[in-house]
Amino acid sequence: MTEEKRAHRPDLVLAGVPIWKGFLDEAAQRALLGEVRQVVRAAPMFSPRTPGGKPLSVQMTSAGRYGWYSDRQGYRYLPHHPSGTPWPEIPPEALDIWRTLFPAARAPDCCLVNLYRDGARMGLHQDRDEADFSQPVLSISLGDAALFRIGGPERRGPTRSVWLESGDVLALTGPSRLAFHGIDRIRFGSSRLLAGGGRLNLTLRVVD
DNA sequence: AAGTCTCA
DNA sequence: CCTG
Repeated sequence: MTEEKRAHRPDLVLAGVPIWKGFLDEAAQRALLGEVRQVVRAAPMFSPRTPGGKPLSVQMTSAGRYGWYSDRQGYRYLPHHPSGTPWPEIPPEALDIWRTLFPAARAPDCCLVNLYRDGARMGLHQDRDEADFSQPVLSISLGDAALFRIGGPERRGPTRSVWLESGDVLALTGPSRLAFHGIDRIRFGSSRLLAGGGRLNLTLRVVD
């Protein structure tokens, strides 16, 4: 982690979303990546489907008390990996970032891990499967750059875009907690953090 | 329903 | 080709 005072002043606020560019230096990124590999070892990535049966282009897994899941039954949080094994612990390096940026928030009980390989995207959506919208959602980017799009609390409405790079952190918090957001494009191979390319995104949140 | 396609 |  870089200097603590940076943590309290985002480098950029886009549509109410605070963004800390380069919050994690390369050493911190590698340390966190090592912890994420442990998570994936214990809870392998899977490919969720929309309730309509269409596969998402991202692969995902989770850590913590809950993990996000979707299939024809709908979007929800599960207390176990779909294989039945428990979700592993939330990476301590990610918890540190949460505590630094949101010392007054409740402890996160889920760390969703999304893997974007070449061509993966995430359509505009809200994070609204949690019980308490007063708690932030914290996003950490690792690996290839991604074009992030952020709008307002309603699906129709203007959006802004920003490239997120490895080590960047942002938060959906306060008035932007229910903002529609998504990933339009991955600049595949733009980072050498992940062997073979791709982007990992960690999102910490309070589920219940 | 977090997808995907089309068009201007 | 890119953006919305």
